[in-house]
Amino acid sequence: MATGRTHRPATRSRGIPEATVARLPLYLRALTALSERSVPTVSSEELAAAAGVNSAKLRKDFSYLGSYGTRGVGYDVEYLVYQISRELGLTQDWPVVIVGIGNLGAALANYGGFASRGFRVAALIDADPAMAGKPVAGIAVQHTDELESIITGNGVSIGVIATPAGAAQQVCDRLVAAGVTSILNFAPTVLSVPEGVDVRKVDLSIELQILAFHEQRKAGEGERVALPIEGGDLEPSPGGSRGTEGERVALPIEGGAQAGPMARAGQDTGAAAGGRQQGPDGDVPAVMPA
Amino acid sequence: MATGRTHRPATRSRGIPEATVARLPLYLRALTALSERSVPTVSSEELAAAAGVNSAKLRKDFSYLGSYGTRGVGYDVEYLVYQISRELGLTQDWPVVIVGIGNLGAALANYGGFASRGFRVAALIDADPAMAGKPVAGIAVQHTDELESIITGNGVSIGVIATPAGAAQQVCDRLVAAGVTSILNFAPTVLSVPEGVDVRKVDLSIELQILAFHEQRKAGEGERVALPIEGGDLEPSPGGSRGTEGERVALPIEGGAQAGPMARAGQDTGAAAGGRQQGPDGDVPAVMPA
DNA sequence: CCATCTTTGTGCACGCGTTCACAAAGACAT
DNA sequence: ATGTCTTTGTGAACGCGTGCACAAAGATGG
Ligand SMILES: NC(=O)c1ccc[n+]([C@@H]2O[C@H](COP(=O)([O-])OP(=O)(O)OC[C@H]3O[C@@H](n4cnc5c(N)ncnc54)[C@H](O)[C@@H]3O)[C@@H](O)[C@H]2O)c1
Ligand SMILES: NC(=O)c1ccc[n+]([C@@H]2O[C@H](COP(=O)([O-])OP(=O)(O)OC[C@H]3O[C@@H](n4cnc5c(N)ncnc54)[C@H](O)[C@@H]3O)[C@@H](O)[C@H]2O)c1
Repeated sequence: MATGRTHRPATRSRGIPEATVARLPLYLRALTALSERSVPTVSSEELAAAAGVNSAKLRKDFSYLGSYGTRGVGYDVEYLVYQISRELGLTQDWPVVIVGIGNLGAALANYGGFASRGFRVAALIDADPAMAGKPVAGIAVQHTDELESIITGNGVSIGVIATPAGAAQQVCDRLVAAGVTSILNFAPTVLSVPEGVDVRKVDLSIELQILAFHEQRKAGEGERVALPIEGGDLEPSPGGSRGTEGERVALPIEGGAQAGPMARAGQDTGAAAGGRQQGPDGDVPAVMPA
Repeated sequence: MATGRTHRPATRSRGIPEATVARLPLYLRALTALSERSVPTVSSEELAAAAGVNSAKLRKDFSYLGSYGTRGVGYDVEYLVYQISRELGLTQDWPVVIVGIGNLGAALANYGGFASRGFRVAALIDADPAMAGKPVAGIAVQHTDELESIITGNGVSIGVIATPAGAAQQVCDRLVAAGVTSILNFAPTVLSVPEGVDVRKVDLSIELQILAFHEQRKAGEGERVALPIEGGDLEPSPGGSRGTEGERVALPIEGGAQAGPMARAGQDTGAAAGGRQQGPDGDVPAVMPA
């Protein structure tokens, strides 16, 4: 079920790099803050610091939008806010629907930042009949039966999925069929969508796991104090495991009855726990493209 | 997004690529599903499809962990689940605290997937005195005054921030000072943290803006058929930019006023598709999780 | 034991993204 | 005008991540 495509054809030539697009909102936020303080201009250095990025990167990002700065001075805050907003398509109104009004969906509906920048919650949809009509964040929840009419009726092109994982794909299909072409998915599932539909995913579980990885690495580093070289000290190495079936560690996992959550495999598996190799740190997108 | 900051001589050659680490949870989820269905083995092709990635990429990812597959057969599901879990550090228990039990914080606390994979909500913390003692998701909310003792007392190294943007940095500082070295931030702010601390950010607003960008582009593409060139048009050219003052639009703003971001350490933005930036690597001794 | 078929593991090339470093543009002072 | 100073915009180098293509490992069948 390969999810949708990831990159666009060649039409990209004139486009703005994805990495840059992902940072524009960040710049916009920093600029908005400056705007509120009536700061007239900012240098790439200052703005970069506020946005938490490298100034060269910021300048290059802006260069994709055009030459909006003034050498020797910096960038006009108001003007840049406008340009970025326009580039991101925030100068128009985007009706959004949230499907699955449970814990998360309700929280999202109540989120103020939602409507603050061109996004408007057009409707809240849930499959639970008991929820129908019930107001959440000032908006009456509507039943899934009306999903299609809501989408087409309001010209919604962005949908947020906050249903259980099991219902996500189904909801996704209906949204797409009704005309939605951009989806923000909170359910822990890989959504399959036709070409032309963008899917971005927010997965708390994955974020935590990535943090755990680094956390473990940090801890491991501390223990290996006495280790001389950092190069070749793996452990019951991969290469070695080859050849001998019997060498495979006895899995602490319960044979085939393990249902539910993954087995919390035996704690530190002997050698394993020891020094983990360290890896680059840095990061990865919290959200991934479809 | 996440940690970024100073970066270091990327000489850490023995590590697993960040991009790979970010995908491991995805593979793990797919594998867990297979495991529940008692599927004994999977080929890279099948698993890749389930995880929504390219099979070659998957094989390369696994190759960083070791040679855990069998040519002509595929990978042993149970064994791989164990190996990935161990690599991600999920074979141990990670106590986590959530700070800011509002709409979002409460939803997070109620999220089951949280505890399903080695993560345990050790405590819920909020500054509102009225919340103290109140049970959320079966756990009594504790007041911020106890933040430090909770962290040290439970050996917490991972913290989740779900407070308003204005309080995020302050909360972050306290968490870090108390010993937390990994933070998942939901507040729309750039957090400044000392070296060695990882920060990952989940920002709904940014996700929507990115979707809006693509959405606008899709719409524009269809209309622009008749338009001439797309290079430099629609806009006041660089030099003459000053002329179109009147066109500027006042934009609605979102909270998130940030004080002096004088931070030395910058943070990155997670981008989307392509490559990620590499980051620093924490040298600061981490706190050993219990 | 050999032949054939399947699937892994990876060398390699390519493209994107990041960062450095600097020429040039413009502001400002004289 | 001319000189100096500040800051942009970007060419170029580099490193990472991706995906192709294929040799080799191992299973399977004769
Ligand atoms: N709560 C969190 O913090 C959190 C974090 C990360 C991911 N998630 C994911 O987000 C999703 C929602 O989480 P939650 O805690 O809000 O769950 P929840 O059970 O509280 O809410 C799910 C809601 O979806 C509705 N629903 C079910 N099937 C539906 C369908 N076919 N169409 C429309 N609505 C439907 C249910 O009636 C319910 O109201 C889950 O997939 C969860 O894994 C939640
Ligand atoms: N709700 C969402 O869907 C959503 C989505 C994206 C981002 N966010 C962000 O997440 C954060 C929380 O959102 P929310 O909707 O839950 O807000 P909320 O106002 O409902 O909850 C905030 C909670 O934080 C507590 N708090 C305030 N200052 C604190 C402090 N110094 N220490 C500890 N607790 C403190 C408050 O008492 C309150 O309970 C905000 O920054 C918001 O921008 C929310």
